Amino acid sequence: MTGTDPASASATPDRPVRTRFAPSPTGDLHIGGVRTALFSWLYARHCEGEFLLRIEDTDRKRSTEEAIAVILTGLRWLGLIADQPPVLQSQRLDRHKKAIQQLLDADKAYRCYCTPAELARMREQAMADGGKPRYDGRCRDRADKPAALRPVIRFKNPPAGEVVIDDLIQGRVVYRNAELDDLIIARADGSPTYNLSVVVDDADMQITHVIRGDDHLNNTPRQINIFRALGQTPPHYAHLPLILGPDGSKLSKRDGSTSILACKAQGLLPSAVLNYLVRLGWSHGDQEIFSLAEMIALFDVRQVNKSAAALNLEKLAWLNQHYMKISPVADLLALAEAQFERAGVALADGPGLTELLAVQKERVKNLQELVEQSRFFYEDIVAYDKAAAKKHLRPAILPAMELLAGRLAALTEWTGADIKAVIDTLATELNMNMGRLAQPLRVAVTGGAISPGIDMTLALLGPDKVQQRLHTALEYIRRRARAG
RNA sequence: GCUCCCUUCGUCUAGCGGUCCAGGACGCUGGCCUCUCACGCCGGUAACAGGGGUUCGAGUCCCCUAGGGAGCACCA
Repeated sequence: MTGTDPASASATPDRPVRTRFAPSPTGDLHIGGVRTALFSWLYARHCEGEFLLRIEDTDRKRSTEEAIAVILTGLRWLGLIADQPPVLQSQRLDRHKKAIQQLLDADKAYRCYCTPAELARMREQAMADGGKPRYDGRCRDRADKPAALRPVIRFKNPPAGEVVIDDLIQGRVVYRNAELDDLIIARADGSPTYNLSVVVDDADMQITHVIRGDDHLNNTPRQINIFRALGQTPPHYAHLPLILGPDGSKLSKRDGSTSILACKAQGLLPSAVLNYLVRLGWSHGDQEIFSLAEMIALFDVRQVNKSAAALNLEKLAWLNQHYMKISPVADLLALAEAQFERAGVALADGPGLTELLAVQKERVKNLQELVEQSRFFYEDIVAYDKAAAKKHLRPAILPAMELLAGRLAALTEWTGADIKAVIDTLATELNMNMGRLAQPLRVAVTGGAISPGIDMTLALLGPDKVQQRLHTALEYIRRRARAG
């Protein structure tokens, strides 16, 4: 246990693969955490193992119910479902305390009576001596028990030898035990600390592969030592490189644009977010588009890059547009409906969502854009887009528009094809380009210069709304003509 | 300060000693298509951090430097 012993650092347990995602519920679930969850989930699926969720909510001051809800709903939205009910770390206190007692009994832990002031001095001294701020182990063999002081409990880290981590991503990383100090495993009030809890939980949950951010790499040798002191075999480790913000800086938990909630609010599709994330640090040749089934079949943590990746929001947007385009209408229905509801747009008075999606999904980047560019189907035009009206609703077009309104009113069949025929015929008769007629019409019925093909736009709008809006537009043009 | 990790186009990446005057994708950009927007199609732009080795040959192996990151709590 104290010597170099690479073989047992990550012994291969002969049991099915089991991964876990273990977030602490202290804020928004950001996109970096989601990727960690995705990789853990993918690896479990790939190996036909299990993926578990553990909420590390032992920091009562910072953990919140809302944050737990965000994690749960976020993962559900993405489809990263755990195979068992989530484990709440806060409910495992007894197990943690038992483990602490076990270490105490085995003389692998001891009580430390040093005061905070004493520890601070020790750190300063260590720094001054050119080392890292560490505890010197002075209470290891302390015989007295000062009644006035409430002790913490420290783990007896092996003093010599080294810990070898054969990390699935980082490769072999070696730490000398001399670099590690005796960390606190129980606070003065008896509550267990992070490194102890993690080890006990991972052991009890029979986790075989710990896939987490590489900010934990430095904790790993300590955790491996605790595993062994507890008589357990450490799991395999895979430390993922961190994700950086679009500007290359550290991803902030408070950065609104990178939280999973924000992605949803922006109308991004789960499939796009997943596809974007899987390509951050992992690739399969030149392939950019991966279905869930392909990800599961092809993904292997061992292929993940070691370097940090910066977020490229434009590429996410592009992928999202791609998925808007290729997703069957049926798959988008529920997501789109929710987005309209969030935006406060009532769908009752307008085309059905299925029909709308059929024409709109190919031309919008995300669901938010879908809502914004479809409002006019459901809500009255409050005002014309200024530039569009100025350019297209001018007096010169009045005769043509009046003719058009008449012919559309005479239509008995209100289909895209019939509408198109009317417009084409009139354009030919008047010797106009299709566009010279279509644009004013578009502004008249949508209020702006952007919409699906004019025939489909009118078809979806229905004859009544079209007539009503055309008359309003004709009045507008006449008024403008009179005004000179 | 100490320990550990990283370094190919602006960004994500391919590359696992010769097939690389470095490939794909996003972005940007020229053109085509076109009733608007978008899509699509054709083309362009742009990178092996620097320096030493090893080798017949290095983006690919080794070392150093520089730069970046993480951790070093009675937080998780």
